[in-house]
Order: sequence, then structure tokens, then C-alpha cells
Amino acid sequence: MGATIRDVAQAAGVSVATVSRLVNGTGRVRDDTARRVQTAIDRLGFRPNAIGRNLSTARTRTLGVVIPSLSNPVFADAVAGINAEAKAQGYTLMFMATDYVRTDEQALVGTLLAYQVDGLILTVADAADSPVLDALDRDDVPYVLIYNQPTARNRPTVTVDNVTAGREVADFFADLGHERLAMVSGTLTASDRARARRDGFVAGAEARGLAAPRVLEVDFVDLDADAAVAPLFADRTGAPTALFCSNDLLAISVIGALGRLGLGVPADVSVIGFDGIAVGAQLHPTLATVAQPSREMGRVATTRLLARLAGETAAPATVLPHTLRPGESAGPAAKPCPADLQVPFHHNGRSPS
Amino acid sequence: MGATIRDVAQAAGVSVATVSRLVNGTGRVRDDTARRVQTAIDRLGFRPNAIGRNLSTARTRTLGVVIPSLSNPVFADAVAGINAEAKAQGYTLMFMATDYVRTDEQALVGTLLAYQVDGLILTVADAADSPVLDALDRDDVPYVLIYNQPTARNRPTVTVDNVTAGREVADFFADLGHERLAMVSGTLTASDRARARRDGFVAGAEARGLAAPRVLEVDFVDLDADAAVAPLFADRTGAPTALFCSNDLLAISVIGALGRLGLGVPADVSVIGFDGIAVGAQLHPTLATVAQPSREMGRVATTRLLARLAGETAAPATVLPHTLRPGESAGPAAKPCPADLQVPFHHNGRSPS
DNA sequence: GTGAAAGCGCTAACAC
DNA sequence: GTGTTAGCGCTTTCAC
Repeated sequence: MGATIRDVAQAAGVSVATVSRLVNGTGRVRDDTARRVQTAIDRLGFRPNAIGRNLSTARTRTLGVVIPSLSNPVFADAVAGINAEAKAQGYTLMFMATDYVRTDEQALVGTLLAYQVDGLILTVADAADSPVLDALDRDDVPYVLIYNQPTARNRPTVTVDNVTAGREVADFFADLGHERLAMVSGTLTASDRARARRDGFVAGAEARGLAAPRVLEVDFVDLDADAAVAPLFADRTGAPTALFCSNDLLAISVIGALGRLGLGVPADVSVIGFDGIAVGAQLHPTLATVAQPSREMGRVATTRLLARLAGETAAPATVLPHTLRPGESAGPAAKPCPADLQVPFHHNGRSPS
Repeated sequence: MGATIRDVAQAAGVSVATVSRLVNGTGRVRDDTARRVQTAIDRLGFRPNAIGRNLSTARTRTLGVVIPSLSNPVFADAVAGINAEAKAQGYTLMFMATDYVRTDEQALVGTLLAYQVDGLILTVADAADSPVLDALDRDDVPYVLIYNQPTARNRPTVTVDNVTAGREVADFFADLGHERLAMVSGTLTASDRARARRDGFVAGAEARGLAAPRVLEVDFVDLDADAAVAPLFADRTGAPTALFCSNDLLAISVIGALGRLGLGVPADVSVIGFDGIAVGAQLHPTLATVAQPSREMGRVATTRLLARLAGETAAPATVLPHTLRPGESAGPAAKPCPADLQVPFHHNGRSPS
């Protein structure tokens, strides 16, 4: 497409080595030579071919990013953070989405590696049981996980404490007077963090002496929220009054489904999500959630990866603080009232207060 | 990191050419040779170095994507569509965000070009006045614009008809009985499409015999919605009853600000956005909007770019259909009632109906 | 301070 | 069918 280093060298009457030295600031070049070369560069519109450079240096200043999906703001935000930091450090991103197809992880990472990315930032289905990560470890490829749950193998990870967060959610509900808790989660085998959240939630409920929460596993990718939620409320007498959803997008769908079931949020059912996506705060009722600092997580993961690339050997897990963010979707449990006065279900989302 | 083609050749007792032929399926290889080579490949875990290949073929099977930001779902969705189609065609994305800094476009594209992307998909601030695009045209770099407004220069674009859409919004409001329209737009110089929407909107209002809508230009990037919206309602008697926001994110912020001003939506002010981001439908009131098929736009743009790369010379603009999606945020104009009965402003979002 | 030349890993003629 | 070899555009010794 453009001029090569040889063209420039020729035009300036110098060798390619000199051009290279000038362009990269490596090695000294006499002033007037530099001027001559620079003129040629400008005139020819020379832009060094990164591919040629990469081949020769065996570095690309390129980072690979593999995440489940860009359509979930939580990942889009993380990528925005990754990108911001990468850009600031002179790195460029190559990007791949698994679309939650676990078996695709391997191939996507393979593609990125073929392009000789200097390192990877990824969210895998399960960090504790991951052929991809095993392969990366074996080949000693620098990577940092993001969102994934830390494991016994001490893989480098930037995440929040999902177990504690789950426990806090149980506490939060218990404090509000709820006694029958339940969780709606995306496919648990597809998300180690969802499992961690559940574990914390279940443990928290037990610690508070509540019945073990029912855990409903749903297909998050193409979700029929109505069908998914219905079973929980088939027997309305024993139905849960508080629902923990493993992520915000799921929580939003669930709230919609509850409405169509004639259940008000939070009048009949309290709902809390996880992630802290921006829109949650704009909903009515505003979405209670456990907020993760997604953008920051992306930033930190990038910083750690670049440090690793620079030779540092960093700590296995960076645990960033999460925030249980109350919202209108989670309210106190309804006071039990005399049976004959009870009005258990309303057909709009509003409670008679 | 891994084995080279030479290692494989040596291990299999063949030449590199044979390995190359087998790996790329170019040229015939005897069955037993193939087996031997394949064994070596598997044993050594050989993965062809794309950089080497790229240098030699002068193609990278890599597409560059430049958009304003990933944090706006409208762009995230488009990138998701681009990625899906690219992936299906064996292409990988390199990604850059301008963060709405117009002057960065040039450099970002430059970086992508240095990496020898085969083509670009981009959204620029203004397609009609863009040094970047001029440069791309001059160097004959294949690209397709997305979201940008088609211009006289017939640059390849995948978009919706923003002008018509704007006109439809004016009609929509007029049909609802609104007489005082206004628009809140992101920086107009930073968005050719916002200008087009405004033009259509203004023209539409005029066609319906309404007063020229006031157009408020706000800094979308770090927006103080309260301060931005206030001037419109300083004089509440002549204040607009219907607001067109140049995008959904802006509309959401504006609705929040209106609430804090004591103005109900849609009771006191009707609001419509633009983009059709998914969360709009989850808001209460649901967000009226002009929906663009973002994911599909990304897909189509990619298809067109790949066709161009394959040698086809495609049409300048592909205009995809938009959909004016009514929502609760846009309702009929309040019937004027006798002055002494009038209750113009309420301090919650709900009208006394 | 500058140049010559040997690669980096691969593909693609071109020979055989 | 298979091997030889000349690059692709760049960096980087090593001489001078």
C-alpha cells in the first residue's frame, strides 16, 4: 500500500539501517542525515509496517481479549477499560467473543496466539477446569483472567470476592426480613463466578438460619424468562419473597417476567442482581445489585498483564472491592397479616402499600 | 514460543513447502506424507505464525474497527455484529475507540493501518469533512462507514435514514397533539447523524406548521443533564412539551433530569430517544425511540467490506430500515384546561391523569 | 554515524 | 508430489 523502509532509504540516500534507527530512536543519527530522512518519510508518507517489525522483533504490542459477549454491558465496560489502558501504553487489542460457547474458547485463543499477541486477557467459563488455561500455562503464555473465580492453581486473576458478595446478598435479604430466598442463575457450569455467588448466597442463608435457597438454573443465552421463573411461583404459598439473580441482565428479564406473572417488585418479590451495569440505576424500580468495578477491572488486568510482559511476576489474584448497591427492586419483606386480610398478589407492579 | 514450520518439516523429513501446502490445503500432498507431517504438527503443537504468513502474503485477514466508544450499547452491539460476521468469514478484529475525540481518529486509523488490517469499519465524527477518510480514499484503503450520514462524496456507508427518521419523530409528536417541540442533541459538530436527525426534525415540525423546535446542544461525553436541561424549562409557560433526544443514553439522562426538575414523563413532557438500545424497553416508563438495527448494521457493513476485499465494487450507501418504536415516555399532549384548573407541574413523575 | 547483511516465519514460483 | 529458493519489511549485529 505504502512506501517501505527501503523506499525511504533510497530517497534519502542512506541505508535502511539508518532509517530504522531514526524511526525507532535507537542509535544516534547525525542531524542533517536525520533531516534528510525525515523529509523523505514525510514526502512518501511512510508508515512502518508493523508486520515486518513484529516478525523481526517477535513482539507485536498487541493484546488478545477473549470474553463471552460484547452485548452484556459488564463485558463491554471491561473491554473499554482494557482498551483505555492498552492504548495509553501503546498496545492494540485483538478481540474475540465466545458467545458463551465454552468449547470455542480454545480455538479463539488459538487464533489470537497465531497472531502472536503479546498476552491475553480473558474470561473463561471455568478457571478451575479449563483446557485453554492449561495450554496457556504449559506454553508459558502471559495472561490475566478477569471476572473468573480464583482457584487453587493460583492463576493470575482480577476479580471481586464473589463468595463474600453472595453471602452479603443473603444477609441483605435476611436483614430485610425475608425468609424464603431463591436464586436464579445462568448455567452454573458455564460460569465459575455464578457458582461462587451461589455458594456464598447459600452459605449466608444457612448462617442466618434460613431454609436453603432454591437455585434455579436457566439458559441465559436465549432466555425465556417467563417459563424460567414460573416454577418458582407455581406454589405461591411457599414461593420465595426474595430473588438473587446471578447478573443484572438476568435480573432485568426476571423482573419483567414477574410482572407478567402478576407479581410486583418489590411489593411481592424483592430482586437483586449482580454486576452494577449502568442502566440498573435508571430502571424503575431501580435495580438493587452488587456492583463490580468493571472498567477498573479491565484497567487493572491490563496493567498487570503489561507488568508481566515487562518481566515482573505478579500476585495470583487481585480482588477488587464490590459494592452491594441497594435499589428499589429490593424492599423489606411484607409483614404477614391475618389470613383473611391477605392480598397476596396484585396485577400491577405496584403494591397497595 | 512454539515450533516453526521448519521444525515440523525437519521432524517429518519433508521440506517446508510441503508442510505449507498441507497446512493451507494448497497443492496436493501424498497421503502418507500428509500423515507424517500431521503427526509432526500434532506432536510439536505447531501453530502457523500469522505474522510470517501475513508478511509473505501481504494480507492479514484482520479488520480494523474504529468507533466512538464501547460504553454505548449501540456501538457495542454493532461491534458484536461486526465480530460475528468477521468470525464467520475467518477474520479477526483489531479495535480502537476514539472516546469521541475527533482529532484522535487519524492516529487510531494509522495504528490499525500499520498493522496492515485488510480493511476498516468506522464511525467518524463527520463523514462529509474528515481528513481520515480523505487519506483512506487517497491511499485506496478499503473501508465501510457505519452510522455516518451519506455524503455527496458517495463514501460506502451502512446507516439508516436519519433525516427521515427525524421528520417522523416530528410527525409522531405532532400527531400526539404536541405543539412546542425541542431537541436535545450531543455536540452537533461531533456527529453528522445527530445533525441529520435535527434537520429532519426541524423540517418535520415546519411541515406540520409548528414553531421551530429549540435545539439544545449538550456535551454528551461528560454530561450534566440537570444543568443542560434546565434552560429549556426556565420559562415554564413556553416550555416544550415534547423532547427529541439524539440518542437513547442521552434520553435516559434527560428523563432523570426532568424528574428532578419536578416534570413527569410523559405527563408533563414527552421524550423520545434514538438508537433502540435494549434497555430502553425495560425502563419505566419504557423509552420511546427510533430503533436502528445496530447488530445488523455491523453485520452488513462487514459483509460489504469483505465483498469489497474480494474485488467487488459495491454501492455507496446501504440504508437499513429504522423503526419508530413508541413507548410510555412519549404520550399525548395534555389537553389545555381552563386556566384556573390548570395544574401545570407535579413534583413526582406521575400525572394525576 | 553509517552501511552491509543475516535473519524473523512464512508463501509461492519454479524446478525436478 | 516434493524440494529449493527468493523474497515479504523490518531490526540488529557487526564492520568500518
